[in-house]
Amino acid sequence: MLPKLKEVSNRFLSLIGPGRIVKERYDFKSIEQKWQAQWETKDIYSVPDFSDKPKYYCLEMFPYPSGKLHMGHVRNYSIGDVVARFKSMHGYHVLHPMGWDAFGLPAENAAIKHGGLHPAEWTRDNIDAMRSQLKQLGLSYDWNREVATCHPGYYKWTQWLFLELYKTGLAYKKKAAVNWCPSCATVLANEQVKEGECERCSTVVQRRELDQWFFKITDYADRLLADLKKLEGWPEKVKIMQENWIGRSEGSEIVFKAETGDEMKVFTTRPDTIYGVTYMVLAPEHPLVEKMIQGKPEAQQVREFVNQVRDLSELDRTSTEAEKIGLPTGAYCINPVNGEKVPVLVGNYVLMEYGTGAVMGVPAHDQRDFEFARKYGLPIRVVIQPKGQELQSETMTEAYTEDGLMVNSGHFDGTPNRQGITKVIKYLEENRWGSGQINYRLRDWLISRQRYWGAPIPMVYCDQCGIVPVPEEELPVTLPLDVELKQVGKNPLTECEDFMNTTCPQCGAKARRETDTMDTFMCSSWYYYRYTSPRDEENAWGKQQVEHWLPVDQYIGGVEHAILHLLYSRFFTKVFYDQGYCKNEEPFENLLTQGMVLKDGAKMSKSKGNVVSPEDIIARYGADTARMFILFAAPPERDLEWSDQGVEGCYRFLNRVWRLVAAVSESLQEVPSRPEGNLVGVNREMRRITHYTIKKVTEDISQRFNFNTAVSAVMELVNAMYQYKDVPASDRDPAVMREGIETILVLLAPFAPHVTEELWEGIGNTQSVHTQSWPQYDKDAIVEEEVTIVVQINGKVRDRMIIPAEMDPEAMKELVMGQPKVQELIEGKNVVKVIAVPKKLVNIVVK
RNA sequence: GCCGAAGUGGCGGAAUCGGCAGACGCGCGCGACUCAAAAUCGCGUAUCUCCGGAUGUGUGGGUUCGACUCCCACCUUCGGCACCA
Repeated sequence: MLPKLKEVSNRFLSLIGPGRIVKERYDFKSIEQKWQAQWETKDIYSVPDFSDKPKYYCLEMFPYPSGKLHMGHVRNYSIGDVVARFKSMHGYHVLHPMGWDAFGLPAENAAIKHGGLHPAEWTRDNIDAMRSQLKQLGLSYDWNREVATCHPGYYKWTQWLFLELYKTGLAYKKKAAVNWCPSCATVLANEQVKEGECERCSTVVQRRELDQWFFKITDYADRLLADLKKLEGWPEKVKIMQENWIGRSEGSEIVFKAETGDEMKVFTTRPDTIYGVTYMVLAPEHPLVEKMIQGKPEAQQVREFVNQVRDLSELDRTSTEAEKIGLPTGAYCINPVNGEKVPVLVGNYVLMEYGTGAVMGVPAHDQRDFEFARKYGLPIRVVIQPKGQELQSETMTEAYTEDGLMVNSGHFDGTPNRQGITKVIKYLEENRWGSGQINYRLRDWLISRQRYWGAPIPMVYCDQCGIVPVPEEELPVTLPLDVELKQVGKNPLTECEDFMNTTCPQCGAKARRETDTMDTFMCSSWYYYRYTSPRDEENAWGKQQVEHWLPVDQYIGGVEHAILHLLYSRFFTKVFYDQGYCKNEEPFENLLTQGMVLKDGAKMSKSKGNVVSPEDIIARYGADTARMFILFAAPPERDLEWSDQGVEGCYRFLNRVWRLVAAVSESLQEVPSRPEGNLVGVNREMRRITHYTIKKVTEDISQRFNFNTAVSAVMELVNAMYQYKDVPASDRDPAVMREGIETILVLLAPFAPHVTEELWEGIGNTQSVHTQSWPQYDKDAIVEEEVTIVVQINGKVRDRMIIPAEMDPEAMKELVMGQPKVQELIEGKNVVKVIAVPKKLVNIVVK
């Protein structure tokens, strides 16, 4: 068979001169392979620790090595890559690293399910597979800085950080009712429970009393909240979510004396309603409950109720729908401000974890208390009266929660309740009955996990010395690899004698190791510090390196980490700051939360069968097309609807660029890329479009991350170049042509790194397109001499005119009013006003 | 229930500071090239129309010479939180 004509011509063209003239066909596969190999050999993306250039730390959330890249990753990393390349073309010293959040349940579950493959091997294989997929995307990572959290050289420092927190009293062990996921066979932090279900497997979470390790993130609640204000580069949405999660509320703590003589503390945001208290409710787990009911006829009933509630899942327990049930304990306590005896109840809706686990009941001014009081026939007393109204407790249909004047409140009567809040607090403090208090919804971070594939908690239990930290020089506490994973719910560390048995670092006696491992969120809360000195064996990170690079200038990732990872990382950074390990108080200066990648309006998932694999797309169209599409289809923070036809369109566009360059490449050799002298006509217009595009793309990327409009601007430039190419050669300026072509390639380089590099070489350049400086637009070139303005009458477009761009408003009015067509349109009408906006419009208001 | 975001052609989206609504791309239609098809290139493409225009950015009001953009009320969708005292 004869070779096809195209193949012949390709072969012929490529003989003319290596890298000098562009082949006819866009062969993405060989181009991408060629350049990936070259970039790797020349190590062009490796970054020294220090430089004279200004630094820029561009970071994307590192992935869990599941084994396969999904479109969400492609989106995340394509965005990051554009930012990193854009910044480095602007002369920044850019740190752009990648690594692996490599500890976690899937590895362990895979080992149990399929048998044979150890989590370490499974993880390693997955990392290898994903690394090669990332490389196929042509991302500009410095792979010399790669980290994996499951590597002993990394988790040594995770353990070291645990010890640091332990030293400062921020890591502690306590017995508490915790969230237990029966399917994952481990406890979970509050942040990992969504609507009462395990966020990873959606199993209903149970409550268990367990002795566990916590980090005192609550100590930092106020700073985590206050410093949100400093994060101007964060989306408002994420800041609000964190604010709500921290849940600060101001109020006061008030002590009620129980008849047993015990002090019962309550937290309230409404101390101004203290005189309206008609009962008290304790959480079923409240330590005073048992004492209250001693010897009371209610005792048996209350105990049964307490046991019932304790057995409920977190979901049932905290559901808003659940009926509010209260039981009298038979005991009473005294309201300190008026000496009144009020009954003490036990209620299922009172949570031991929030405030003091006791609530004062003010039914007249709290809707929930109101309903509760009506249900159980408890008295209602109005202590806040609205202006111009007289509330009667008997006739009220709902609680009055608005402002008013205090009544039935002793010497506070007549005080506006807002002022009353501070006055009552002062009064309580003077009498030592209570004090102003701030409460947070945020709870301490539970970091113990009853699973194998994680960083061991570096603690030892000694019968003599109690809990003893492993000395720093003995780190890492190595996770033993010779274990057998048989079933979920059995942590093999608890059966691994070699691991468990040790000696006490303090007294040398036989001792046991902690067998729980750390929450993987702990590993991922500091990895961006490690990137700055990834192979440092003496320290978690080099102080100089961290002071040079941190904070991260741009962080990019999914919004699903709005609370979890981002809050934990902020907490860690504040601890590091306090310990003098870094100078930044916040880890991430700017945050971009990218939207999801959808198909048919839904998140891609195996169960829905709507998954599009990046591998397939790369194989069919190449990485450049995949990247182009994902950046072009939607602005980054919005959800993106996958479209096969849209991908096709981007592929067509790159082909169009290819053909354009191929068609003119020969004529561009040895032509300067800066036109000389004064341009006129098509040449001036072509150059205007080129420079306008530079301006537009630069602003779209740097000011708003709108890659979609940046790409569309380049598309318009390409369209204009196609027109220009067909102008008779005698009227064309080859330098304008070359400048246009080079501009297209340079502006597109961060988006489609391979094809631009190939074409850049093809038009005779010897240096990589990726080491070029970002072009600057010429202010004079973008000036338009003439503009089309709109002529409006009463705001409706009636005509268009071409006028000199610099015409001032008065001249515009005069010109427009003098037009016969305008005169005709306004004939017989009264001109009230004429508005002229330079370069835009003239609006004539008539009656 | 509370907090937040979003609603624009057949579709993804654009309009950045209150000034031509629908850039760019997809899809569709027409034409050129071709024996033909694909690819490519070019043109057209919001709706209605009595061909003068009229209407149109979720709905209803308002501010303004002028509103996708600002204000008020509401509807829908999505996301977060949800007995937090």
